[in-house]
Amino acid sequence: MIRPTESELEILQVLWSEGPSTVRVVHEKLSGDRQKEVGYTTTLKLMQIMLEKGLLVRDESQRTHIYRTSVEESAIRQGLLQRFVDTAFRGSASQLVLELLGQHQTDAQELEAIRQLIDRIEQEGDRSADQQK
Amino acid sequence: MIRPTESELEILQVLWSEGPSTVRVVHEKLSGDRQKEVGYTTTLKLMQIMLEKGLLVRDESQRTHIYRTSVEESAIRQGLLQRFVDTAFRGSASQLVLELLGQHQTDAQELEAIRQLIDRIEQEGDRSADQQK
DNA sequence: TTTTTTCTACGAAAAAATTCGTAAATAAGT
DNA sequence: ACTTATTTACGAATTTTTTCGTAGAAAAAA
Repeated sequence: MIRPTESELEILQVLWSEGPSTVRVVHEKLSGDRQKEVGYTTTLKLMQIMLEKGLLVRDESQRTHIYRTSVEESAIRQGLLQRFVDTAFRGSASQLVLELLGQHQTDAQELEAIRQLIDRIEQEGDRSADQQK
Repeated sequence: MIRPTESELEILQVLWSEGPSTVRVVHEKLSGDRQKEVGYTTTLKLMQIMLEKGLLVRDESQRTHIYRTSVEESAIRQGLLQRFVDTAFRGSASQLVLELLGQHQTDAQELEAIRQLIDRIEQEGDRSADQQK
């Protein structure tokens, strides 16, 4: 399974939200967003490693290469989430949601979105009803 | 903020679910649960490090020490969750839940538990209705 | 009592992840 | 044309995390 490290994930995030970008752009975005602040070559190196791993691909037709992700955001997220639920919540999804909703983070809109989600899933042919674990 | 590593988290999980335990017990539990399989002294060392960091405390009155967590499970979880939502889902809690419910993992029971959770929160004085972000 | 097992302490090796310096090529600015 | 900026490649240093070997003390078994 593909497992990006934390730094790699940050880069993926930028590329997912910004679309194909140069190292420069990614680096600037990271520097701005956070209080991380690393050297340019650090970001470059990281992206080169990700290229080797197959997490990214790049267009080399110009001197300034343009990188883009080669993996689906949702695929990565699923893997991460799966692992997170297992390690941090011992596999209990509802425990996770409980914690999530307990935080002020989740505002009314988020809450409503989640509710609708559940409504949809529950009527949707009960696909989850028969695969008790 | 306290940030246990992945291995440390695994140990915390055991202690949270089993209660105060010896290194031996923790080690055995880890070995059984997973395909991890590391040496006994590895687990020992890890727990000693966690002691230094303040993640654990221990009773040394007997030769065989008994370790227990010194941090609240929910506190750690909140921190982890917060970071996870931010890094993996760019802060969108509903996106996370969407992904979560999309997986086969979440069986009917979990689903129902989550639904009830939301019901409870929504009626509960609408504390989330007025703090739009 | 003697031997074997179990435990802790400690240091350090190994592995993984992150960071950066330097050099060479190209491009841009003056 | 000359100097300065930018960019890639590459190797290696650094830091963090994980792993284990060894030694000595205490306990258990024989």
